[in-house]
Amino acid sequence: MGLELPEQKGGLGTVRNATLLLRMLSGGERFQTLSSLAEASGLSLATTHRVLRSLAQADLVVQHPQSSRYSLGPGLLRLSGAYRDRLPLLQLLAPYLVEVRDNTKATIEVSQLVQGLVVIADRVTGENVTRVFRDLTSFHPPLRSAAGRVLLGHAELEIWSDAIATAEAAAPPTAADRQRWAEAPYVVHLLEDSGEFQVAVPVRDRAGRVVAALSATARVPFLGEQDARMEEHIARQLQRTAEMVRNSLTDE
Amino acid sequence: MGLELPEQKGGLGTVRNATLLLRMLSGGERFQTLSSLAEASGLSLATTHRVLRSLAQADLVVQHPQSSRYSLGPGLLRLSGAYRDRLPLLQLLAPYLVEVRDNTKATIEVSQLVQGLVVIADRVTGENVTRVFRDLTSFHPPLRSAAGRVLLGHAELEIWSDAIATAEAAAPPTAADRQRWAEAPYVVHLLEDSGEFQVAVPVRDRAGRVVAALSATARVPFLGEQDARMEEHIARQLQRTAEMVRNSLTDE
DNA sequence: GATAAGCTTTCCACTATGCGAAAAGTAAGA
DNA sequence: TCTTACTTTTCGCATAGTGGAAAGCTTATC
Repeated sequence: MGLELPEQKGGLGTVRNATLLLRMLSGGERFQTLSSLAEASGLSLATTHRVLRSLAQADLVVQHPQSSRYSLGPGLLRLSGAYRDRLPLLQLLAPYLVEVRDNTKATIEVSQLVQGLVVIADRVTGENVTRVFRDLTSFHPPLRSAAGRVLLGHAELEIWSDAIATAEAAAPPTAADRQRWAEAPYVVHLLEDSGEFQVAVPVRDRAGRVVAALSATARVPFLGEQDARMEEHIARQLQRTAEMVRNSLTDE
Repeated sequence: MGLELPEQKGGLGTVRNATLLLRMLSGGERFQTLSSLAEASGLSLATTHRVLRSLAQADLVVQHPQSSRYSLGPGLLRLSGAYRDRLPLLQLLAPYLVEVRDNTKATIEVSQLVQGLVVIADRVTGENVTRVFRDLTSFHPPLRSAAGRVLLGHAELEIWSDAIATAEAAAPPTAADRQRWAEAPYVVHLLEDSGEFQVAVPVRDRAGRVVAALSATARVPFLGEQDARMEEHIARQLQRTAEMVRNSLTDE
């Protein structure tokens, strides 16, 4: 009886199996075999198969016709699209993002921390973006970007600790970093993949909580004094935008 | 025994309950009450509550702290982001979309048909997009756009019939429309909400199947001969891009 | 403070649903 | 064709999930 309580609090086991498999499919290769999913999840072959088949019927998972392997499915686009379309944060910010893009020529992103990852909820691609460096990715570890650092700096200590524990950084950030990111009006970071620099500011709601990061990503200009000027110019654009929506962002 | 087969083929009931509730949350208001979800789904209060609680633990659903109402959750962003990041269609098209945007000044979108709706999988916002008319929506009924018409025209008859049955159009499209959309090299449609026009072309894979629509949306220029010229110019850009990725799009 | 509305938790009986083990089926490669 | 690797199906069982009911809790409003 007492042993049942934790499991009751844990929710329905079948839903837990389903969400576990979805999470596993969201990491690793695009198509994964039934047997590898079963082994990694600890579920039996038959159970794994049943759950995947059920998810496939709802288009949250698809099965490759030839190889019979499984991957995430397009039904997720529809669900996440519905989520995005209803999010006041994005609705409020949307009209301004083009203007910021035009004023900065940079790619503008709205990011949130979801399960320890930075998820890009909206993006307006900037000018002068070359074909090679157009960033398509939808989420990344927080330490990889200025936006992630802003969000981490304002997150609860538990989330910070988790992120540090799972980070592959040779030099993990310190508590002083956290404080700095929390207090700085904006954060700048060089993106290793593209060599671009990113400026990020926190987006606060009416109660003062940081609910997102607003960032601008552009190519590195000439080295020199113009750097700091450009960064400040961009940061001011971002901050002004964040301020504009702040009073409209309630707890909802 | 024979009566059990359909239900076995139906997959796990609990997963079906969960995906049903997710689908219901993706329509209607952002936050919905437990009792209305229970009534509309036909599940009991207790069952509905248990499923929602389980989905909330996986961040696929969130509950409003004050009102206790439920809505879709940010975990969906992460899952759909993982889906998008692995989709060869988007990876192949991504480098070209900025160029098409720059050549046309229009907003470029990659769309797919998911459960009878047009879902926008990728978007590069164009120039001269005004604050008022920046389109944020992630999906819409197919008849509302040129991209939707392209996808409908190439879809199976069953999908076409479903779309016609659920359409609110005063004048539903005919079989001749379907044939026209299927055969035309490009489709043009005036978007009612924004008053913009959209040009869309099919994206085919190596086997010749239409797997997506590529579209450009811009403001209506002056009326006159320039219309057709502009439309053709845009369509050519789109077609060239679709051709570039075609041979790399296998069944996968 | 009282009330109303709605959610959350608890309990219980029931059963059908979900489980695992094993067999059968399928596709690809040698 | 045979073999291998993997998926899909079958079957018996027990437990996980269900519905119903009621009590308790929370929030908002008057």
